[in-house]
Amino acid sequence: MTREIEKKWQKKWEEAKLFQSDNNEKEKVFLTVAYPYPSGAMHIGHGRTYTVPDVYARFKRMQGKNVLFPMGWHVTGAPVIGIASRIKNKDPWTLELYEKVHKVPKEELSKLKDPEYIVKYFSSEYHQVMNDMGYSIDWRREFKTTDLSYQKFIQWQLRKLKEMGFVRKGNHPVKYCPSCDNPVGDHDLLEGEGVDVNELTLLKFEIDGKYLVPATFRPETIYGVTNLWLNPEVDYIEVDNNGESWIISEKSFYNLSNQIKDLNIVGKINPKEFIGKFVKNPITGSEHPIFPASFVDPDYGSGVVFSVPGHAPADYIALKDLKNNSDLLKKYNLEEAVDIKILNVVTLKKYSEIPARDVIEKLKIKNQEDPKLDEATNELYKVEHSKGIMSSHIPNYAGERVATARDMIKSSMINDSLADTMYDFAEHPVICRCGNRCVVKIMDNQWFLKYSDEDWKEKTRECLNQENIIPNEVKSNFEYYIGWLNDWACSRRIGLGTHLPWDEQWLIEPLTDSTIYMAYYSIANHLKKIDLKDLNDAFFEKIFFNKDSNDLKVDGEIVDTIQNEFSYWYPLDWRLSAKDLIGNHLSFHLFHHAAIFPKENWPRGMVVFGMGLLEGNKMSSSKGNVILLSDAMEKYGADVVRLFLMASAEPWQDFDWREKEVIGTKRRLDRLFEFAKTIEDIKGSPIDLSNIKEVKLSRRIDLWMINQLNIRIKEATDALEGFQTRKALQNSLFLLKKDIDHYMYRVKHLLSSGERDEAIVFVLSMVFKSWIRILAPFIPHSSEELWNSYGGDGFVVEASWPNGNIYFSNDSNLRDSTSRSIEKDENLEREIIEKSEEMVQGIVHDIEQIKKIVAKDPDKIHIYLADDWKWDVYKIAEEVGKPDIGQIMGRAIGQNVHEDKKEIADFAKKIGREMTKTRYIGKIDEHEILNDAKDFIEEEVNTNIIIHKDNSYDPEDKAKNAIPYKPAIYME
RNA sequence: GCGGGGGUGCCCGAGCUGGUCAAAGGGGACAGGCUUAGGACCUGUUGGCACAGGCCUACCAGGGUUCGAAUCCCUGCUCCCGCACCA
Repeated sequence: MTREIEKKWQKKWEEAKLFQSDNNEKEKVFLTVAYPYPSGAMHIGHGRTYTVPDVYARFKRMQGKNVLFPMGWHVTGAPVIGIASRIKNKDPWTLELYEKVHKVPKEELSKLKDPEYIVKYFSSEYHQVMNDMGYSIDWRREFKTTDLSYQKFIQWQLRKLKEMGFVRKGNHPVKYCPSCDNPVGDHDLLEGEGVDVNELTLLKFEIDGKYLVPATFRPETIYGVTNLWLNPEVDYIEVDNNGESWIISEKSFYNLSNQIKDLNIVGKINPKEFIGKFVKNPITGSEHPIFPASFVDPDYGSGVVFSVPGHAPADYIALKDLKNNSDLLKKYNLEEAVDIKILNVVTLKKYSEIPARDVIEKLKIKNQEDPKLDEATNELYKVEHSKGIMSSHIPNYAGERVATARDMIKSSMINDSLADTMYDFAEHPVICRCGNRCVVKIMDNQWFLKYSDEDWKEKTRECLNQENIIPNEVKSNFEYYIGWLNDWACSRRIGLGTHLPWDEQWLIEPLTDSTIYMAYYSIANHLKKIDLKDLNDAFFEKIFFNKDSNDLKVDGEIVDTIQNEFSYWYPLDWRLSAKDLIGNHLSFHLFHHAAIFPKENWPRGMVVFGMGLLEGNKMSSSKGNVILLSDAMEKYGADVVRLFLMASAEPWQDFDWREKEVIGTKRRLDRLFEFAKTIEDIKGSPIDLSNIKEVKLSRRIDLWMINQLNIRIKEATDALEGFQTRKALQNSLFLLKKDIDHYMYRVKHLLSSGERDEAIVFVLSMVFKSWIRILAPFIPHSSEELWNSYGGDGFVVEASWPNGNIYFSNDSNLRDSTSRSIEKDENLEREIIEKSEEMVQGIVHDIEQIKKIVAKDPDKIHIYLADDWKWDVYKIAEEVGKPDIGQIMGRAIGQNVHEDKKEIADFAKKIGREMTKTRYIGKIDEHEILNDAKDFIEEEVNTNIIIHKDNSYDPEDKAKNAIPYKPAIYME
């Protein structure tokens, strides 16, 4: 197999328009895979993602289905904007990434400074690579999410949702760069990647008509405040917050001013003047002194901290340090004030009244500078949050769980204007690529999709429940996410995309514009021919809901054609996507379908993918740890890459690209070609797959081979129905190959005669003809080449999928030849054929083993078969169903199967043990079976064998050892 | 923390509607064949002990259900993944 041959077939498929699917009278299968965001080159991880649907599509086509497998490009969103600007600014890391990892040619590289060009460049590269991989895509339906007709579709979708009341307006915090004047994503950051935005509560402590506003995660500890901390070495300011006077650190203003409208600086404040003064607790009304502390970070929160030494290890140790610092105490005249009582708020099992002290002592923390202080804080925070109970002396909240009390206290304080909310990064600093510090900005007038809406959630759950989810385990994941999803900010300031139709300053966010695009595929080819201005809401309502309207601009006949096409393909049968998208993309997909479409058009199934590893390590483009799909194909060819990706793991498992195993895969593929030559050698003339000469089969081993073929076909078919590509290949390639090897081994003594054995030629030809077809979805190019070379009819792509009933349901051949001993039941026939071969193999194996043990070559080998009464006992044992020897014996004696009770007892013991290891299928003609294979057995053990019908010659009394399916052996 | 999924032989990995499981398949290792040699390919071995087709120990650890458990139940230990404005 060469790339040229692969290209040859790709071209022929295209010319024959094999993958262009239109509605017709056939049963349809519509499957989509997440359309790619083309911001880089396609690597082997992507290869797996897109090969799975292709394999399934090809499989279903061979089963006679009309399959639609389309592809589009999800180019909306912000990442390419960042990439483009980095290329423009000649950011060395980005340039190297695109040159070395994505292998963009030099002359193209500089053009990538245009985000539109990036998506254009990579989507056409994707297109090319997908063709090279042999994907059976209907390219007439290709589109980009920035296409104007797609934008019309998305605007219709959003208007529809708004009409249904699923859209609202609100505020939302985002990572933001004040210098770029834009929200920033993780990929836009120099520092602080993955840092969370936390919500903090600002608590207002009054002093002289102004407020100190410490920020906290734990508003419930307001009951345990003993003092406030200010950093005397830091600049503080007074700001006016809509009439209220707040004192905050100067540095925190940078962040806070992005969150509070009209926050104005009034003037500077000297923190030293506040040390030693008292503030008023907004809840308890107590007076708390203000103490100096160097640990207070002016960048974090508001630069003011309140102190809860009972429950915050940092506060506890800071207070202790202060008490020991007589210079400082003297300087601020705090000797008296520092003598405060530590308060308890939360009760915890296994902890004292002052849990902060317990933790400090447990970890042996000496002072504020101790690095273990963070660990102490985290530990106590977690324990109190999950296990803590508000102590009995806390008014209103006594006995309440901390987690609950926290929310209650917070909202009640905010209600009473005693508190406010702010956001800050969990870690500092967060630096934009432009070099400036980022802040958390509250975007107002943001638009939300109300995923919190209970009715909507309920409908979505209903949608989920009627779907096939593969693998089934992730269904509970979906249930969780549907419950957990909150309102989603669906509009953006930056990126490529569609404008919100009713508020043009916003772009529709890319997770929102990719929820029902499968519906778009079904009509995409038609829309290309329609005038944009005619794509109004009336049009989409007609197409998707068959709703007539006077506003329809498109010609009625054309509309009907499109409408028919949509109703033919919808609902979507399968949606494939990666498992990290369950929480957003895939859940949104459910939400939107549930909201917009009637039940009969809800999606039918989802398949969720695992990740890709490269030699055991996580694949990552940005770290350069990838192999490009084009390179892999160059080296091994598309079929080998496909075969490896499909064989090494099931789609939902993580797969590992290991060079050594890829090479092994290549060898296996080569053997398929060698197999054809083997058949021709035996046949002595070329194979003609459309003209296989039928032969009546009488040897059991020939039937066995056909039976195995049937088994493998059935297993592979079942596996493919459930997207188990690995299991399918395990059967259709590896295990079938093993069976063929076994068969060849079994018949080799028949071939040595030099005379052509027509039965063998027939069996092998049948195997070959099926084999090519069941592998065709995986290795379409090789299969096509073989099919074509050996006289197959038409394209193998269009050949029928083998049904796994060869010679068993339609043909009388088998029954004629074996009717002497075999009942009519078809399954039984199969079982007997399998059992026969097992017996033959068992005999050979046992003889070999005994020979080894005895260490001498016998002249003759006698084989004795189980007496009829033993079969009777076996049958009784089977009826008893468990190795209850007493019962088996009792019944056997009761039925008087044999006169010698001692022998029955011995045998019952034996069969009790044996029956758990053997499959009982009733009495079979052992003599005939062994006779059929006599020449093989003799050749194998290199000794003459005598199969006895009666036991008249039995000098060493071995015949008694015979068990059904397991004859006794005597070596003479 | 919340939620989900795992722990199988040297490694990866099937099995997990209980018995045909010393446990598929691949990789590796070892031995043999082929070959001028290497590679490739083919065959065999790859838990221990037996030496008339057998026995013992084994599927994270401990306990339970059962005539019988890698498979079912409980407990513990441990690993991985997702948690939002990002595709």
